[in-house]
Amino acid sequence: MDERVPRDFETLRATILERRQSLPKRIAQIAAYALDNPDDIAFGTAASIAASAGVQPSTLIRFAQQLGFDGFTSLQLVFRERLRERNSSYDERLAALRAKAEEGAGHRAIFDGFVAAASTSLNDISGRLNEDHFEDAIALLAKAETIYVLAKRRSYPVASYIAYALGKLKIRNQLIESAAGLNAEMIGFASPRDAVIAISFSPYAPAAIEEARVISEQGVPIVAITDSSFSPLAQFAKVWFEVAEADFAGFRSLSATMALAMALTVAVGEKRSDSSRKRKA
Amino acid sequence: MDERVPRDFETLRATILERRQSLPKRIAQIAAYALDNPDDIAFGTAASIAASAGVQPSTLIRFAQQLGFDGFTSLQLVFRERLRERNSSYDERLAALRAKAEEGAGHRAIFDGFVAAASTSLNDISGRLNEDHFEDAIALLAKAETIYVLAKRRSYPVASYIAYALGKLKIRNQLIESAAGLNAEMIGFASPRDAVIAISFSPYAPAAIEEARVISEQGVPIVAITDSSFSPLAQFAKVWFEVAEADFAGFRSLSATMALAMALTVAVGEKRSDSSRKRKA
DNA sequence: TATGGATTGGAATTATTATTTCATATTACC
DNA sequence: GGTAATATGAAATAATAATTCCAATCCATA
Repeated sequence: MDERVPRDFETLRATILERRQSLPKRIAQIAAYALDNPDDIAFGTAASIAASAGVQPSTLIRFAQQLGFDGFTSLQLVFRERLRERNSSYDERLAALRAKAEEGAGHRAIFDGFVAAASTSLNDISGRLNEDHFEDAIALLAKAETIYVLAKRRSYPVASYIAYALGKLKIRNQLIESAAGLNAEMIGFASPRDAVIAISFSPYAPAAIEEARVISEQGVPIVAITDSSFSPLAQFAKVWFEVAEADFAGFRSLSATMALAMALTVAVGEKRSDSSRKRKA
Repeated sequence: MDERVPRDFETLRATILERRQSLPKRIAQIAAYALDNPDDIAFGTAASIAASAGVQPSTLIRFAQQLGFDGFTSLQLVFRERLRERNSSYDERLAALRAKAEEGAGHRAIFDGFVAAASTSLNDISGRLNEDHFEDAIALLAKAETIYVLAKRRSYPVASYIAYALGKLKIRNQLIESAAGLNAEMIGFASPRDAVIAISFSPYAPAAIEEARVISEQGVPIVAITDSSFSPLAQFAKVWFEVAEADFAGFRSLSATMALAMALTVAVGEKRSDSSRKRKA
């Protein structure tokens, strides 16, 4: 008997999808129902599930048996396990995954780790965002003529996404990145009527800090996204946000920073279109 | 009888904590267990839970009755409902937030929306990742001499983070981005001993697709991250991943793509150091 | 320290639920 | 179109689990 019983939901899902074609009508019907309503399978009784799926309880059991389980009960365990997994707190999972990855537990653990790190970061920031700072930052950026976006190295992807989004929203912006070393000149054009979004995390890229210093001395207001109040960026900034990103395998997640950056960008876009509408009226 | 039965987990929890003092010893024991191990209550049988908590099944029922339920079964429903809520909530919340933001419900809603979109995407991908494809992609990339990273526009931030991480891991890589229009030359150097990570989502940037086509015709294997099997990228790729990112306010999250990209990168780094260690031994 | 009330343990009972069985229907193949 | 194999429905049965009940124990109070 080659019949290997799926022990986790993903394997089960894959097995079902694979055999989909070769299943008899009623069995296929319940297979579809199972993938669409996994929660119902986890909690329902054989009778209730069968009724919801429009089949007989016995069909449900045959379905389980075809998959190699010895009955509905063992099939149900897989669906229950799935719910447990999902709900176990992300922090715990992250710790476990880090340990797993340390001892070389395969590549899947690495993937799970990055997902968990991202989720943890998002969880964290959603409770932490200071709404007043957020409004201040939006106000400040909304009235800028040009928004300069400043970030190096690890933070650079965020800056490039901000620049992309600002462009889409038709907000004049300038990404300070030039590989050709023209940053000094670029910065020179910035005036107090402009504004800067600066992003930097420990270890702070010296170039980013230096450029932030210069630009703030020109009187250009800075909105900073950084990781602590001790950050050198914080002292140059008019408004700053503290974002704690979880890391995995030495690389920090960017998900919380990205979410904040996008929210800022879109909110600024919205505020601008609001006020231009008012001006016309 | 003022006895109002708690219908949701939070009320239940509050009720238990409130009465904690006045509960008899064994009942208090199971009350503590219930709050510490809510999942066990949701999934277990009266007998198994009682055993884990070190009491008799009858005590468990008395506990339920003291809280106003008519038996263990009705108490258990509350614990089960809690698990369901948790899982379904992100999609629903996202829909609600979208509606809120539509009707102009302030900037906080925009932020929440982006966080929810990111969380949804992560949730989704963590269940969907095809492990075989993942391993194939890692194997393919690990043996490449140079890894080319190809992405335009919205996907570009991901590419730049990959390039950053590959650099940190001392893996030779080349970001195909050149604003100076030297892409054709850059691509020309790629050989079948190299590999490409290509990222593109609908609407696919024509330049990205075209470059992927050219480079695959040179026999360079491509690992693609895209959004559906109909993606033009998929046809050029040796291995491809489907990532469904939720969007908010017209901007899609990058969190799932980022997590996958980072996992790929780190896994490749790990595989390389493994095999070089073997070679030395 | 005796007494009544509350609490608890453990087994008996009842209810619920999964599984099996068998008759019937459907399908695929000759 | 007939026949065997397969699939399905429905009810009977077996298993499992919740609940109840009663005796034993504990605890507070007089």
